[in-house]
This record gives sequence, C-alpha cells and structure tokens, in this order.
Amino acid sequence: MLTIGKLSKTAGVKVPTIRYYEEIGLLPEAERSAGNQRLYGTATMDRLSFIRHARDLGFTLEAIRDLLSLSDTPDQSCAAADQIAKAQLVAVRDRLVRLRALEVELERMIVQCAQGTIADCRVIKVLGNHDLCSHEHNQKDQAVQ
Amino acid sequence: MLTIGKLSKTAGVKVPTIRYYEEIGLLPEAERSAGNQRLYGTATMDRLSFIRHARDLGFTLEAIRDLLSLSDTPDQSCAAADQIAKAQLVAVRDRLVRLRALEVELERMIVQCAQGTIADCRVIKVLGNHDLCSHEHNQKDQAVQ
DNA sequence: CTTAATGTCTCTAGCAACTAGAGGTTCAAG
DNA sequence: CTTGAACCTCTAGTTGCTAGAGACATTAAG
Ligand SMILES: [Zn+2]
Ligand SMILES: [Zn+2]
Ligand SMILES: [Zn+2]
Ligand SMILES: [Zn+2]
Repeated sequence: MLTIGKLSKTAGVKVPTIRYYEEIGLLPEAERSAGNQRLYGTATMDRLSFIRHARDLGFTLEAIRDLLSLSDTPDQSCAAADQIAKAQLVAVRDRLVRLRALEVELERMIVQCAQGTIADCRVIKVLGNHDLCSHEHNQKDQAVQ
Repeated sequence: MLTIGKLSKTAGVKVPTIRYYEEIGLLPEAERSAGNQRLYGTATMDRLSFIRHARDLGFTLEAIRDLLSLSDTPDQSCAAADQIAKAQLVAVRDRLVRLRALEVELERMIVQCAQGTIADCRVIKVLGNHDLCSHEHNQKDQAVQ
C-alpha cells in the first residue's frame, strides 16, 4: 500500500491534485491508515495513471470520467469511447487551425515593425486595427486546455 | 455617447465583459447618465477594440494592460511592446508543437482501434499505458488561452 | 525515548477570464 | 401611461487545479 506521497511520485500527479480528484469523485475514497492517512493499492495507481495520461492528451475531466466509466463495462462496444477520442481530436485540430492563424498574424506584426517609437510601432497599430490583419482569427476560444 | 449595449455590439464584446474590464481597471470608469447608466465616447471604444483584438490574438489581460500603458507614451521606443508580442509568439509556437504531438497520438489511437469491445479498445488501452505512444507529449500546459 | 524533520490531514481562499442569475431601476416606443 | 427592453449592483459559478494555515502522524537520528 502506498501513501499519497509515494503515489504522487509514482504517477507524476501532485498530492493536492490526487485529493482533488477524490473530492470530485474521479478517484474512489481512499482507504485510511490507523492514523487517518490515505493508502492506495495498484488499482487506484492504474486509474490515476489513466487520468494523468488522458489529461496530458488534453481530455477534460468530464471526458475522462466518461471514459473511466466506459472502461468498467469491458463487454460493451467501444464506439462511445472512440467517439470521445474523436471529439477530442476534432477539438485539437480546431485549436491548431486557430493557433496557426495567430502565429501568422503575430509573425507579420513583428517583422513589419521598424523598431522605432511607440507612435510608429506596427504591433500597437495592428492591435488597434484588425483591418491590418491578413486573415481572420476572430473566433473566441473554447476549452481544450 | 454610446450606452454599454451599443458599445458591446460595436466592439463585439459582451456587456458583462465590459463591466468586468472596468472593474479590473483595464477600462477607465465610465461616465454616467443622469440615471446612472454608463456612457462611452470614441476613446473607450478604441481602447476596447484594442483589447478585443489582442484577446483574439491570445494575449493575456496582463500583457494587454502593459501594451495599453506603453501606448500612452508614443515617443518612447517600442522595444518593450515588440518584446511582449515576441513572447506571445513563442508561447503560441510552443503550444502548436504540443498540440501537434497530441494530434498525432489521438489519430494513432483512433485509427488503430478495431471497433470491437471496450476490452479490446485501443483508445482505452493507450490511455492506460503511455508506452504505447510513439512520441512524448507529457508536458503539462501553461496558459496561452 | 525523545526530538526534529518531514509527511499528511482538513479547510479556506485564490488563479484567469469571464458567465449566469437574482432582484431592482431606467429608458424608449407606442 | 404602460410595457418591455436595457441597464444597474451584487453574488456565485465555471475549469483544474495551487497555495497556505494550523494541527496531527510518521520516521530517522541521537
Ligand atoms: Zn514595434
Ligand atoms: Zn486581426
Ligand atoms: Zn475503440
Ligand atoms: Zn502518451
């Protein structure tokens, strides 16, 4: 049985984060030692690694919750799980498109600046006037990290 | 003079967001009508457009605050402003690299899944074991939207 | 066996950048 | 003059944690 500190090091998830996951029901309530400290077995270790990996891949905790509950029914079709991953891929691609547009505009405003005074600064000018941009990039963001 | 609603429509920024910007000092306290409603002139309109555009380009409110205060000293060098934009570009590129890695891994796990049961689902398997990934993507995220 | 250092406990509050809602006031049209 | 939209303030919620206070538990050294 691992203490929360060992689990934290092994799984690469900070101690308060582990407690937070328990609090929101993503991890089950831990067993306790005689002195009321949390103790973990390999099952929770695996679950936490799963969560950590999914977080690294940008899944929201809500999506992870769904994936975890799906993984409890091994005989069912995995269509729902795949669908969650596909939605995540769509979200990531969406974000990539927008970030590339930002990259282009930022590059443009930086290279066009002649490095003089604020009054002539291309960065300040462009920020003050979207018409000076070459593309659209006007959509506000949604989650996905 | 515009009411907050008109300003909102013109600048493409929601009404509560405008009040929020005032509250945190990003916009000056608005003039008020006899009935205590906010009134705006073109100066605030321009400032709000600047903010909106910078937000669309992913700048944080803190960076925007700095850019706005720089733009009040037109005779000074624009090096500091350019530096903020360059830092933003670096952050965006950083994010692009990480998102592309996520895209690759998500694609891989999706195409490799044979669409059977959860027990055999590649998505679930990969999430449970980072060794099945081809690349690294383990870094957690920083702000930048 | 005591003591010190570290680890753990609960609880509250804070971060960014808003968004939503309650309950009340003001304004503009008809 | 009435109705309905727009406005006001205030509080609380969102996501996914992170930081800190003050108290208890565990472990290693002396
Ligand atoms: Zn410049
Ligand atoms: Zn633009
Ligand atoms: Zn599958
Ligand atoms: Zn991986």
